[in-house]
Amino acid sequence: MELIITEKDNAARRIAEILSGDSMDSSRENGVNVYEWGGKRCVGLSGHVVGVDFPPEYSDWRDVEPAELIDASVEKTPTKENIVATLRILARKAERATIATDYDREGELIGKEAYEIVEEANDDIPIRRVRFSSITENEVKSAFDEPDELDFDLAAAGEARQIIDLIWGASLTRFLSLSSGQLGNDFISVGRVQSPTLKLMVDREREIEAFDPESYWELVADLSKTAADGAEADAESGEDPTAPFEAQYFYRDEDDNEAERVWDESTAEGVYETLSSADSATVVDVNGRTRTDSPPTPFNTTQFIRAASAIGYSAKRAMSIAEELYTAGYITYPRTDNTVYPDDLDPEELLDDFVGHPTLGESAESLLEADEIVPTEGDEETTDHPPIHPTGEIPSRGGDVSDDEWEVFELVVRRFYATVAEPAEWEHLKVVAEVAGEERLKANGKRLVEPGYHAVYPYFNTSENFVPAVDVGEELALADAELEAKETQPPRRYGQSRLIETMEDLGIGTKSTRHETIEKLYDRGYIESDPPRPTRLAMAVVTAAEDYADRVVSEGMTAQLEADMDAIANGEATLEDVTDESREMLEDIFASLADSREEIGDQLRKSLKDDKRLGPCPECGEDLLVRRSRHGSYFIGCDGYPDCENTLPLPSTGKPLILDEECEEHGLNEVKMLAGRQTFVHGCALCKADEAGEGPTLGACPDCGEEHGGELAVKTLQSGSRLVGCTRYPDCEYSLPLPRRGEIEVTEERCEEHDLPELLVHNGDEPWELGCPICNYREFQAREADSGSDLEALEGIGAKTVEKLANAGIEDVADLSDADPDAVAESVEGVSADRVRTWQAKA
DNA sequence: GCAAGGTC
Repeated sequence: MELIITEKDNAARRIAEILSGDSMDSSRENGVNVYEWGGKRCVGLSGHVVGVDFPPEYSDWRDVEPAELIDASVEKTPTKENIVATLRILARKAERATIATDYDREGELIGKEAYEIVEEANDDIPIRRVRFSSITENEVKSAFDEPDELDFDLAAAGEARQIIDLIWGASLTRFLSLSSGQLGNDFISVGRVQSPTLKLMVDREREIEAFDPESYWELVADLSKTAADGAEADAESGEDPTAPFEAQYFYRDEDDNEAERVWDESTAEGVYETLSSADSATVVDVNGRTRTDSPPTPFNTTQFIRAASAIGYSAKRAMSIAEELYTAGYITYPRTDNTVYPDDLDPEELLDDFVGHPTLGESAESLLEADEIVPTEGDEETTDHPPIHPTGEIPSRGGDVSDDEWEVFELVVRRFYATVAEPAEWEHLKVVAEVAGEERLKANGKRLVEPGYHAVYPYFNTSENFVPAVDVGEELALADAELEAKETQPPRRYGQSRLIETMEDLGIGTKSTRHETIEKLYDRGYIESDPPRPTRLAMAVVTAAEDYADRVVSEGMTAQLEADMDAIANGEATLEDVTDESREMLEDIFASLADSREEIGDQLRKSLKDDKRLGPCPECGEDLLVRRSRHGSYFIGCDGYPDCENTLPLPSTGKPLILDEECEEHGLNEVKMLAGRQTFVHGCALCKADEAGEGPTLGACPDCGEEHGGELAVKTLQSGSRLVGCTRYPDCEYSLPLPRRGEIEVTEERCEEHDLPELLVHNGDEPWELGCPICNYREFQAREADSGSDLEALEGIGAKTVEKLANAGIEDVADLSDADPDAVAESVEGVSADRVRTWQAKA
């Protein structure tokens, strides 16, 4: 039997299909798929199945000096036990093994891991290696016709990376964590990829903090052809040629370049004077040209993430959707650097698969009309996977895939369309006009004359800017001159996709890890919010690393490692040469760190506190800090604890983010609660706590007023949310909802039915009448009932009960009204017949 | 409980 080993299950299945002519059987052993046909078995790994680590005696952080890790041995242990076990069993039965992992460096290393497992289980069978750039019939068959040997040098290059990354990362991570006492979940990490990535953001933040804005002025005015010119509407564009268009003032700077920003206020006012007192301008220059707008290149991972982010998907979400689409067979492998389609991709054949589709078909049909189809190519051509493109399988929207998945799928399809489409063509028209013979205005018009690829790829901005055709010497009407005072802006923070592009440019991380690295930085408390902003801790970690271990925050470490790995792969150096040298460098770093442990620890601890600080405690003057209770909920506590026990509550939803804005009254930073789509600004915690409590009473409580004298009052909870509740809470839980925003005014008007005052809500310009809170709630319920099924709108039913009722076939208020209370009580746990009757009365 | 790299 011949055992064929691939890097992943998907590849195993496709290779088996190709080599068996679709006649293979598949079975599952130990949770691993094994494909079998004519004396061959093919099994897929799951990437690396063994990992590197130090021996167990190094695992206690407190017992081991971090520097001891530098010379500790590095061992390989299986991380995917079931796969390794399956591989061993199959190897024992095999007469030959063939390694068919991905055709790249990491694939060679994964292949070597499999090699060693096979050899250990059965040391007298030949083990061969096959390489192919894409899993297609031709490539795979010819690779198996001419098998090769495993490249141990290339695999060793990968092993050197593993060892260096582990030793540097683990020793420095432990050093920083121990020096600051951050052990357990909140350790402080450092690494060859994560730290330079963090430094990118920290450097940008430093620029922002050091930025000193400068004032400048810009001037604009509207120009238009005068009606007297008798110009008629352009039949083609439909534009009215006499419509005004915006023109911007400019001058020639000392280098004779066009400049729009005026740095001196009196000069700006002088120009404004000229522009606003003139009513015409003379055209002095007209410059028209056409520009070709080439279609984009095929998707690699980074460009895919960038495009997905432009339509609202985070890097993480985009990748996870792409992985789903890949596993389901709708798109090709989403982790690739390749931007050149392989020769065996036939664009026409792939387009044919979309012909007739209700939403994607028309574009494909229009593309197939072209005489010749030549796809665009990017700069990077690799051997492991093709650029991301559709496979030709089309899922059904809402059936096979969710709306989000469809949207991403359509993006991939349309990107493929764009790469085989025609270029677009723009017509640019630049008009320069002179005012009063001294000042100049310019207008840049652009019109898309040939939509080209934009017709099939509607994700790029194609907005046009209207400027009519004019002649030199023509007089234009001038109106609405404006002087705009502006300030130079600090550089912008990196967005996630920009960050991933920059990482790619610098060569740090890989297509598979860049988005994960960013997630890791969030998890470690180094960055917050989106676009990510580095915390004080991040600034301190980067500063400490710059001072003592500059290599680990510099992209140069990766560049050097790449060069060393190439040397190993070429046989110019050995794994030992490279790792020994790296160990020596790390020894030097630890020598210089030894005396500064305390100082570094103090600095890190201080920054950790800075990240939690809100401002002075009103009771003792120490710092109020965001803390976390043993149960995991957030609250605000005093740094003077236990001497000062002052605390303030925080809302229970979300993770608090301390904003730069300070409350004027209390000097505390405001707090935002990050909770995905439910993110909201909580504001000053002290203000919120002051507001909490009972507002004005409105009238008798309908539930307990007669019996116990309870009254309804406007209440603000400590979380900041408001409601109308009974003064006898918690004995009486009667409550009515109030809107989250706006101030509530209790008016003199009273509702006749419920004898409660009408309420006004002040939010924005016009206050709106909420009216009697009971009537308001009834109306809300009625609307919910009309709109179908919302049982939750009923008083006294929670989400869990709604779920249980739904399981019993009661999906909406109508079902509930028709139901037999005893039968419901019988079939739904925890619900009594009486409770059902109460609901029915309310419904 | 450390890294980064595969894969899911």
